[in-house]
Amino acid sequence: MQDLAVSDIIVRSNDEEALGGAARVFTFFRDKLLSGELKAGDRLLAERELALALGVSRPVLREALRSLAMLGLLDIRHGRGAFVRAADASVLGQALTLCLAPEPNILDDVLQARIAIECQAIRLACERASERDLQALAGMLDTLVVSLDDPEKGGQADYAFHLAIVRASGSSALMKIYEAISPLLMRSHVERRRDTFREPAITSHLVDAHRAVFLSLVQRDPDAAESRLREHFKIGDELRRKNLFTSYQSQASNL
Amino acid sequence: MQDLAVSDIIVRSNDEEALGGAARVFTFFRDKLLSGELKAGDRLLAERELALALGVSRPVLREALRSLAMLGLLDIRHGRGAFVRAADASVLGQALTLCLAPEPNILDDVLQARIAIECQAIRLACERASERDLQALAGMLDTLVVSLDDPEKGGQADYAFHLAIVRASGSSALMKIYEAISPLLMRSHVERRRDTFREPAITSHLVDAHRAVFLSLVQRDPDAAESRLREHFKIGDELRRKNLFTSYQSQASNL
DNA sequence: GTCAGTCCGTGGTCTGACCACTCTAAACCG
DNA sequence: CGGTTTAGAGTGGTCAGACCACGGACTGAC
Repeated sequence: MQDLAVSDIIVRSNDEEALGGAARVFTFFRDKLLSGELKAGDRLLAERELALALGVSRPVLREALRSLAMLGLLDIRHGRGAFVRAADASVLGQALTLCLAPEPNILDDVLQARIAIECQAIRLACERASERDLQALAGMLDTLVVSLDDPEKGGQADYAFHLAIVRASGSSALMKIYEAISPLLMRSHVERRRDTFREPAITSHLVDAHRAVFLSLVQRDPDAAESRLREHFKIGDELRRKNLFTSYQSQASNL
Repeated sequence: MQDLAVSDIIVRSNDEEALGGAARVFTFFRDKLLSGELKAGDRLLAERELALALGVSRPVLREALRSLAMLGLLDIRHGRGAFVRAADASVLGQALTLCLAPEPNILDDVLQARIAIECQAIRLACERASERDLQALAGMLDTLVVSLDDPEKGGQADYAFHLAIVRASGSSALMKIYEAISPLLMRSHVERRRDTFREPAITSHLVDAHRAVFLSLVQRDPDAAESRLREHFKIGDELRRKNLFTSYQSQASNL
């Protein structure tokens, strides 16, 4: 072991003591991130310098930096350096996926979370939505109508519309959580769309329901908006079940 | 609790290519976790053996394992080994905190998320709550009443009651998200309680509101339950603001 | 002025060694 | 024989130094 600077010893003893080296460095940077002392875009010192400054070896420092990178907090680029990254909901989504992995019925469950977020979001949106938000929603409604016959585009337009509602709520917490659960929803969303886009009952409901929700939002009526949104989810669910049933039936008759 | 066989590992040579070594090992284990091939309590091979089996050096392997440990997926214990850990919502909470750190008004924002989750949860609970769930809630209601004059216990009882509602929804996704945001709420919750527990208007509202919510739940009336819950949040918020106002007023008169 | 090649700073990886902790089982003592 | 102590093996924790691979900047030639 090389010479140990006295200052290093003092700093260490005042720090958390029970934590391992890597964990100590990890929390060190995490706290800098939380306190805003490190902002997105900042560049960290070189690994060799950091290791020296923090009084740990390079492998230990790397374990900490790698952990931060895996959490999406750092962007480490070969030959360039380590950069602080803007907070990203994708990590949240991954964490949620990991947490929910062992549970059964996740899909239906996550759908419940989606309904929860959206219903609260639209209430807030009724209070807070700006003219621009409403115009954006109107545009998405149009996109949704013209892309009814394309499962891919239609699904995206549908998602964009609902996402815009959450955005119009002006609540970043709702937004982040919604983004976090979105990837889990996506998988089934497009599939369902592909199964149902030829059913007139479903496509007509789709347009009517979204339009009704939008109108309530324009009228800034939270109760109406929420109940129409709930209606939309409920009917959509029923139609999908019905469609699933008939498709199974036709499969059975083909045997 | 069983060791991971080396044969389980060898297969992966044509895997993802662009990823760095540590990232590759990381996703390797993450996928094993997601697929259920690795369950909570399983013990990993020793680092030296794993490194050999995966074809990477020990430092690289350690970067990956440390990352998994930081995510709460692994429990690495000095002198004993690395064990797979049960999914934990605390990581979700940390990730959320990190994501929301740069945002202003997080507290109010997270409260909106809380309302969202609970309102949906109580609707589901009206459908799904078991007799046991209801009895548990009844018990918590009693605890809440008898601990009105203790900010600490009262706050805990309050939280326990609301958590029990979410649990009664039977949705693990709602539950996880609720647990994730709870720590962010806790901070303000106890403080508020300390400021307001001597106000008769507030404490009486507290009991009435919780009881009303509970009764609607017993009657399995989703609309009533949700609206009473919203009422509870709304009035609680107003009372706190009012109390905050008068306390500022009295401070001013003391100057 | 543009392009190419070189050089330097950076992260990426490896090796081999040693330390610290935990458990176990053998050795020891009563 | 039974309980205690101790030595060993196996594990993670840390370290130092070296080398490779990538990216950008500088410099030289054209």
